Amino acid sequence: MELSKNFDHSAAEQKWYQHWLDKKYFHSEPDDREPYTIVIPPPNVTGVLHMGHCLNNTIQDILIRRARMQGKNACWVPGTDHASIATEAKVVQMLRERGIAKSSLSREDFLKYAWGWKEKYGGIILQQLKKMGCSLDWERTSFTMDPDYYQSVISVFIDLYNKGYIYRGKRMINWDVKAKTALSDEEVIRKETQQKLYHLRYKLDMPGDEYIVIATVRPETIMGDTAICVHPDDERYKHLHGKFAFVPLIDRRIPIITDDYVTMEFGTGALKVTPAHDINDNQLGQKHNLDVVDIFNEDGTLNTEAQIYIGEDRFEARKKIAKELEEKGFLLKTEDYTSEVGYSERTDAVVEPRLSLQWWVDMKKISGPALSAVMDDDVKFYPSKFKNLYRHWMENIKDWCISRQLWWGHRIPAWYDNEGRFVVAATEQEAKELFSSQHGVSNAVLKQDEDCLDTWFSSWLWPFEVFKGYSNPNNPDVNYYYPTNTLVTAPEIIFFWVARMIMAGYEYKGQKPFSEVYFTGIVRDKQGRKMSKSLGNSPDLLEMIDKDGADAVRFGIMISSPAGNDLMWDPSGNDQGRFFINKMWNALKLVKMWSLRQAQDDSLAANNFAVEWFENRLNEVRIQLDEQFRDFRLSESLKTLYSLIWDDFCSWYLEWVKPGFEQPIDKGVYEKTISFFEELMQLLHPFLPFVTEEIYHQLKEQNDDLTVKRYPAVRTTGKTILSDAILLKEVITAIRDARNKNQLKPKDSIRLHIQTDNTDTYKVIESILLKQVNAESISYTSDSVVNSITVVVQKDKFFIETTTLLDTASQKQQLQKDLDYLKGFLVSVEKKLGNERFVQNAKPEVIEIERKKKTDAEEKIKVIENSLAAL
RNA sequence: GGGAGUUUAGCUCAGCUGGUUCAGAGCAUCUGCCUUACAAGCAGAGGGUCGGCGGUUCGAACCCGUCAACUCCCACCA
Repeated sequence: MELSKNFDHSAAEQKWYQHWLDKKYFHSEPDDREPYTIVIPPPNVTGVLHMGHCLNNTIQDILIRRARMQGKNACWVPGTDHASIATEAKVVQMLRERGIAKSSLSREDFLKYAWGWKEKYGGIILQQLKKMGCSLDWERTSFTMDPDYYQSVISVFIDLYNKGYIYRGKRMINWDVKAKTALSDEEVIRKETQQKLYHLRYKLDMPGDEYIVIATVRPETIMGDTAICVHPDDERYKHLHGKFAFVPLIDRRIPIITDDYVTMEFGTGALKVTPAHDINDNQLGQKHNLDVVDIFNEDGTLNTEAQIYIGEDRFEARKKIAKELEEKGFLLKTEDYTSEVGYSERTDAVVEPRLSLQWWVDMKKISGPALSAVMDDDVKFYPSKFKNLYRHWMENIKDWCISRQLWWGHRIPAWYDNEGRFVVAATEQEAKELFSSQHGVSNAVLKQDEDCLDTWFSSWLWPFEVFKGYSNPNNPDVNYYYPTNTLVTAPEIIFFWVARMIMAGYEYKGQKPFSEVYFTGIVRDKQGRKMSKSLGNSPDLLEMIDKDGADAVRFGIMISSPAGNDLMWDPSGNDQGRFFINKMWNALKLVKMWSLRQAQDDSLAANNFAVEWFENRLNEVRIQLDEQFRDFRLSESLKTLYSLIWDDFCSWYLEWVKPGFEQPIDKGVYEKTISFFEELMQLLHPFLPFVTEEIYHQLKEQNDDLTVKRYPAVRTTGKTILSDAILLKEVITAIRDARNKNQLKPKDSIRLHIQTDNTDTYKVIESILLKQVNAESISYTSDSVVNSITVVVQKDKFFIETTTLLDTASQKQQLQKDLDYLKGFLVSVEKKLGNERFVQNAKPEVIEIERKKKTDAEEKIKVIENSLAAL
């Protein structure tokens, strides 16, 4: 069958992915092989593939495919996360577009819509991963709200509650006024924001017309003020200690208190205290026993407590109240002021600190083993710089707010009676029984908590619950696959997810969830901006795969992906990938041409050197790849393979063994070449799975597939042949360069005379050399050859004899340049060796190297000087 | 405010234990080639004060100090 001119990526992708699936190559069952397990960081069910996923999953696929080809039992578990806030927001929006308000629906009806939505769109991202070639075990696909998974989340909640690690408490939380839910600290993004600092006069409750001036960025919260606070040592305000002032516009009488929390230098040194709407003020309020006046509704509008501007949005109210304060003479001045303001990660609404009753996990109770595991490298971080970050967070860990005022998610298993008493139980029946035993009320009317759990409260169980390690403890799967091997994830979620998985792993399995964590970089565009939907700088991955092929896209992202650093993604990487694929395809065409001809004899003799060299070179690279993989230097591995295939195999090896035009090739060389090509495809397969599988099958009739072909054992490498090959390449390049500089056309034939002590080596590589520099003959000489071009490589001299006219001037120039360089070099080496302290202190082998450098340089100088004299 | 990281060729980055001719690779640039696998290619070439300064050392891109620029994370200054 005739080979197509180019590699047809679309056909190959479809054909091979289906074939791999049909053969169940990606499916794993426990057996007696060593397992290698990765659990995917579950993307949001609402998600579509973006560049971050592309990077992340390509890396995982490379690791899992390599492990599979190393003969390990590789298992990569796919799945999705229910992503409570993000998904609920999408469903609410979808309903709104259909003219349905969430508030008009019952919880059950809303969840029906949500599940319907999930069924329809939830699998999209997994399908997209298939397009990328990801070798996931699809039979193991998990979802954080699968029935068993759901039950496990609930049980974990109950268990932690019973251990006293979960409590319910009224605290200041981060409130998202758009989503109308609490947020954990990690879900708040702080951004520098331009603000105004308003200086307001509060009239003092004293005879006369005295005022105290406070500074605030939130004039709309003055109706919630219950005190003014100054520093106890502040001389300006000493006379006001224990006095009272009136809140402007509403005339509430509030005390002036003192606390060293206040910074005297900031603003006016006087602070309005609003315990309901500021975390610090709240603490002050508790300390000083202040009233709490909450003036906001849950959507961020003002409520009746505010007395004025009722029903107005907080920012509208700010504008209006500022105006009114100004008109009534309370506003002394405003200053521009920049500070960090918290925004909701999901809705981008300005987060409102709000006092509310929420569920919390007491993190100090479970963080201990997780901290030491990472510090002791039991869980190893790559790159290790993230250890510090992790330690700092873990040592200062705060309690985790886990309740969310949402319907989509795991509903909190707490049950309340009318008086607000509650029990924690999985079902209503169990709750009733518990309630009767705890509160002595039988058959109480109980109502379940309306709220759901934070998404991460389910995904922190992921590494074992995908194997049903909690719902069905000690089942064969979890015993075999857990702890998993490698987690590949973005550093952004080190606290959200990685840290908590480690905690859950120790708490519920008594073991770490994974041995290594590889943090990928953040994908940025050429201008260094993070790729994001809102910026619109993230390319459409599927479109790219369609156009360039999955292999090219994988190449593009991996070639620019140093371990642990952010990567500037550039679409030209895809081009490089395409060119590379094309190169391999052409190499395939070349060897296929050979196969069409009848092989004549089976001696390897003529090409013995090339074959033996490449065998050793391959082996050398294999060892190198092992080292690179050990440190997750994957982009380096890809570069190594790129250069091995393009330079060593295509540019050198194939040229060396290539028969003359319409000449047959030795059978032995042909077979060796095919097997080298196969091995190259095998090494490259984890990176570019489709094209390598296709070429593997095109090379010859195969009974197996590359995807599951085991790597051969690493052999020992011959050093001599490797250095001989380096010499040969150097000689070829030098002679070609000389030809170029002397304007010899490629077709102009030359006669080559070699002057060397090392004739034996040259005899071996002679035939290759002859062919590669287009020489009609090679001979050995002990004298200079007149009227020739002289080239010096290492200690050997090459005289190029030609019928064309020679430009001796440029030759002289070139030789002179080399000579100058060498002389300079020699001086530096001699200086070094002349330095007594160097000779005394340096290691003997280093001194030996320097001595050799010196004699080599001297010899070479002599050779060049002779050549110059001969010209 | 605290912490981490980065700075090497025009661009993106390697350079692992201080010592091979160590100043590298890819891309881009330049020169010459439509050579019978490949012009998406082949054969070559040029290009850098390793952010600045100081120190340690026989020897520094690498270790130490310091300054500068950029990036990220954490933290309650209204």
